[in-house]
Amino acid sequence: MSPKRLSVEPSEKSRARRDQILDAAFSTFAHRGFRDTSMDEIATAASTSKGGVYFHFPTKETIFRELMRTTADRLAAKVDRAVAAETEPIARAEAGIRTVLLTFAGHRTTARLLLIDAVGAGRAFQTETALMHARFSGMIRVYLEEAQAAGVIPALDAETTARAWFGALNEIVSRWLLDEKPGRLEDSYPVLRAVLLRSVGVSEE
Amino acid sequence: MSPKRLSVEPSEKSRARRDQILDAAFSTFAHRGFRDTSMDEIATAASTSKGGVYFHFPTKETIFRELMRTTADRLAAKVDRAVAAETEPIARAEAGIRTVLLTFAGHRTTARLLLIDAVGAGRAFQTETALMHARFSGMIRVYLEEAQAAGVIPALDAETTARAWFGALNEIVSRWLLDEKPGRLEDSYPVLRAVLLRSVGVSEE
DNA sequence: AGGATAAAACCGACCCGCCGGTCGGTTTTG
DNA sequence: CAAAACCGACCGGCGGGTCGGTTTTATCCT
Repeated sequence: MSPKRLSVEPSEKSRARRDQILDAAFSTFAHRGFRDTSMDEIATAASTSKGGVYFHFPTKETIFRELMRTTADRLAAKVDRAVAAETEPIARAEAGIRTVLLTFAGHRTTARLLLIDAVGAGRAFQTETALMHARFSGMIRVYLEEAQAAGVIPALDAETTARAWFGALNEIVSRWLLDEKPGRLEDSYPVLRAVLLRSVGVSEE
Repeated sequence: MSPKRLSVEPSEKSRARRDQILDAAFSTFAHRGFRDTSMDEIATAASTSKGGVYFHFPTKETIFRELMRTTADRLAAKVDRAVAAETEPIARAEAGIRTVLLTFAGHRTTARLLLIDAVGAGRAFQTETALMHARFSGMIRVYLEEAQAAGVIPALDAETTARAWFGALNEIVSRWLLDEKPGRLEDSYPVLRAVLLRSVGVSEE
């Protein structure tokens, strides 16, 4: 179990510090936005110094990019898992929507980072933001095409429809995020599900 | 027709300059975003100096707010007019969607300012952005409720549905805005219309 | 064990470009 | 000639990033 000595692997402790910084950056970004967060703030939140932060990360952008990537990855994986647990096409689509909504409902910071900060971070990130949106609506598109192939929904422009679904979901969550005294996001699920399913020709069960 | 002399009205010329600055700010904000636009840039684009700009506007935020307001007002009025021209509930909803899409298609800068920059401008504007979204989805909600009252669509949560519609529209336009070599936005109209109408139980004509 | 030593990790004062906003002065206008 | 409009040098704070130095950790030698 003893680690190899000669390699330059980041030594347990260093990794821990790195994660500590990442965590601090995550919550700071989510609370104050990318541009309004200073490196000093991140350093303080991570109980270290600016120099310490710059030892682990070359730039502020790098940190944000890594955060976006891993956060999106985690969510995508979670959705994929939830969808894989279902076999019936419509149930799969439902599982996807439900998982996103429930995850965001339980992790406001995640939602803020992905849906608000990513957009507000400036032109420098618009490519990755676009890619992220494309990624998620791409997932939806696949589910829709499956359902089409299975014949449970009629032929339609899956690409545009997927974007519309993603946009609808995005807006519902974003409004909830910015609401002063938000209700429970989960409560929107039944309505949203009904609207989205109807939009592809699936009426109430 | 000769103007009153004693009043402190802004004298033709001054108003022109003011508009000139507003125009310059509008296009600069739309091209580079609120935070990445400096007052010097605006001044230069308006063929004047920073001091000149500050003679007409107290702060940078003020300019942006006014731009957001008037732009949103113009669009809302245009939509209202288009909707008023129709009598049949479903045709009214269609007119609303079509107008927004066509307007944005013809004025990318308008779309950018309202849908991208407003969000990217930072926490300071999130209230007004939220208000703007609420305004437009509120309009949609009214149309939906009319249709409901007329009995052409079933009872449903108009508020949430309206948000979903707005989100879908928003996403479609936003993707188009950020696309490198975008197609024609108008082409998305038929699909989007079908999706949205189906989502409230109205099947193809 | 207990130096010796070098690399890793960390610190925070400092640098510097940027930019919103100011202000004293000049030009234009009515 | 006074008020309105305009100019642009300047101020001040902020914040990303740097850098010389200090502390901590891992490794090797005796």
